[in-house]
Amino acid sequence: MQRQLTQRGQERKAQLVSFAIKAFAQNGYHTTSVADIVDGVGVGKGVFYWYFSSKEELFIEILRTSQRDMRRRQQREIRGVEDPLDRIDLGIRAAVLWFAENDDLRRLLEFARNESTFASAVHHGQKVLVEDARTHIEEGIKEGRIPPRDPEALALAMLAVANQLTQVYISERNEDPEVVADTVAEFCRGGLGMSPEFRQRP
Amino acid sequence: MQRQLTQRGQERKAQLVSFAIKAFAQNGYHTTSVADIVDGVGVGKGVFYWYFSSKEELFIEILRTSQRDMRRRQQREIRGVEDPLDRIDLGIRAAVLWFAENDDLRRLLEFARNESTFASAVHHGQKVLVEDARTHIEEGIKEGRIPPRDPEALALAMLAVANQLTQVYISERNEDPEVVADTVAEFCRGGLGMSPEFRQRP
Amino acid sequence: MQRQLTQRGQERKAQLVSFAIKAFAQNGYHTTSVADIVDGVGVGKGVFYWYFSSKEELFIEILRTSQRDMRRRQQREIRGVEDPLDRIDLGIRAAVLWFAENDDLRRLLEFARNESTFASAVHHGQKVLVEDARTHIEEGIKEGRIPPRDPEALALAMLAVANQLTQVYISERNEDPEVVADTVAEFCRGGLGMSPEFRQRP
Amino acid sequence: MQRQLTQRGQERKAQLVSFAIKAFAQNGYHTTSVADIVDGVGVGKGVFYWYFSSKEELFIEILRTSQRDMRRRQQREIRGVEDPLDRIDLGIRAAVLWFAENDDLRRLLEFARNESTFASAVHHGQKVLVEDARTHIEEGIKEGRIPPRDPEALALAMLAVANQLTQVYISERNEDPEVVADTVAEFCRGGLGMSPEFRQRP
DNA sequence: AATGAATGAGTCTTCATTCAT
DNA sequence: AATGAATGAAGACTCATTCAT
Repeated sequence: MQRQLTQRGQERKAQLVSFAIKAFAQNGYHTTSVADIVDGVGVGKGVFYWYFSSKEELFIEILRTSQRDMRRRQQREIRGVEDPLDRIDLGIRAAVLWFAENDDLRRLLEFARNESTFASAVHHGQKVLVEDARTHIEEGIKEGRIPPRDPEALALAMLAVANQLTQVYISERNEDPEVVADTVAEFCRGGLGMSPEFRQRP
Repeated sequence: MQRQLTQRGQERKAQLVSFAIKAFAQNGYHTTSVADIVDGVGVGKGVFYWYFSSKEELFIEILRTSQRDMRRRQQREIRGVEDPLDRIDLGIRAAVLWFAENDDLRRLLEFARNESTFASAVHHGQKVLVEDARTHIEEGIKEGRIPPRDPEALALAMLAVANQLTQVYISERNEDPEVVADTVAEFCRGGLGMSPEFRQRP
Repeated sequence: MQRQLTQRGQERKAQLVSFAIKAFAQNGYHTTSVADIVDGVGVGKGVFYWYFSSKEELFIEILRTSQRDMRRRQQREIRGVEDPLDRIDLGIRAAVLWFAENDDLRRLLEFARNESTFASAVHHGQKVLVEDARTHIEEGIKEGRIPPRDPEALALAMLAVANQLTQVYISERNEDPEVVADTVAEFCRGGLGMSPEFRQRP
Repeated sequence: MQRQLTQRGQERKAQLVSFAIKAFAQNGYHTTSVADIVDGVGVGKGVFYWYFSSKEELFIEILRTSQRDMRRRQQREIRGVEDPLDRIDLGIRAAVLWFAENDDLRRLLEFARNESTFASAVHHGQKVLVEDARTHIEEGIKEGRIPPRDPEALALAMLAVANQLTQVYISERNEDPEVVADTVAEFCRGGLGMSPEFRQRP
């Protein structure tokens, strides 16, 4: 749904999106009705359909925006860093921190991955992330600092670790994101096969 | 719902469970109606409510059984193995292979983890699994063959990697489970911090 | 929707159909809601969807049944009559009388013809009716008792006249169906080009 | 709704009407929303309600205008023709040709006749048309050139034939309007009971 | 144990109309 | 005259669950 929105319109839409994120994350996509959302925002039911053509569309928009945002975060952190191993490290930490700050979105992405209706919508974004990581890994391999293995598998594994540990330690147990980021990064470095001595460029 | 079931009754119930698993895995829990299930099995609606008090109960039963089954598999593989590092290795491989053989159930468990209604049902089983792994890890640490770190975090990370790589490489791309198990195990060994020289008992 | 119906089920369905016909005829298809129908019959909303998969399906079923019934009526009246001109005459009268007795259905058929969603559903039945008439007309032409003209056009014209005059004189003004049938038949005979002298077989 | 309209206002209104006619004819009255219309014309919703107080009013205005236009056409064709039988003939042909040129409007009139909300709006106009025809028919009867029968019924029958054959042969099958007009006229002459010898004034 | 039938609250969505600007 | 935004009643349809038989 493409619509020219006024200032006020944009605010309304943002309001709806933000409330929907919270509601979906807390109660689940299927369990949250459009009525819940509009009631929560305090507007009539029609308003929802003025801004979104369906509940599904809203959700997909949320997914897309999230993924874009997360990637932006990663790229911002990495920009200008030359060492591919440092880039991997920073990328992992960025992911953990983004997950920590956007726990609702992490939940939604996780849900969407497992829901056939939305899997494809998430897939693309995830692929992009994995491609990013793969580039750095390949560079590391070429430099002889990472033992040669399937870079995609490694990238996927790292993403999974970041996601899982964030969920348990940050989302559920409220531990310090920086510490969790350390743990994740360390596990991943090991998983990639960088022994400590590899870490410095030859 | 506890009921004394005749032979035939048990078969009926198994029929329902097995169809439900397929349906839930393929179309999602919310999208699969009780009507779909009984129609699929070719029985009346009353039958369903004779064996299960609700759709939710059925799903939880599926989750429980699955987790129990997976654990059994892991324990069978490990039984009698003395070396904790070998137990970890075998446990990881068992997980990957169980996931591979029970892709529908893996999906359902994954879904349930992200659904507030079912999260708690999965939690317990996952905790047990993690406790198992934790024991071996702690032993490994005590023996000085794994650098000391939070064993639970390590266990969780391993589970995540197993799950993720199984999904992508086996469920989606149909690769050889044994090969995937190797990849997962290798990543995890590295993540745990066992350098190659650690692998043999001192 | 195919379903094995019990005695009771068949009665329920008939009840719904019969009420729906009245409601649609009186208030229009679009203006009559499923809620109106189930309320009118005094059952829950789900009942409707137990018997019909949609409001549209119900309507189409009504159309089909009507057309079949009307045709049956025509054929019953004509059976065994040898003279094609007599068959035409009897066919026209049967149509008028059926319309008279099933005014609600006549209305619905008329409505459906003009509604793109249903036009095709009516089309087929109308074609059959026209084909029937065309056969008799062609025979009449071959016998030299009807001047040669496009038989289909003639059939269509007769149907239109029957419909229109029934509507105005019977449905709106409650005149005697037999008299109206006479009028229609006479107009049509003339329209076909049977001058009085043609009427007897040579 | 009476409003003093500027030049531009009149154009806007005409634009709306003309788009609405197409939309209603193509998709049906109920299926075409006010939003469809204003979007189609490319204006805001307020505009619609500036010119029409409701969707219904717009439709009724369309019906009225159409009927007036059709009658004008008939009268123009007939003007100055003395022979009542010729007037009938010309009237029929005018109807067919108007229908042919204004297929959208024919559809809408046909729809409206069968919709209780609009039936009354069409009724009046149809009555006028029938009255016109009735006059000529009565004259024909008085002159002894048409056998004496209910002139109104005859008029209605003729209208029905014109409508029906136009729909099938022109609207659906794109045949030559002049040819169809011939067919209709011939059928009606026969229906009225003018044998060929009647056609000339005594 | 089992079936077909029924319930009715709840879901998403549409749309004529109105309002503030 | 005109717009974008908002309203909210109403619509079609779903579905977990229960009931009569």
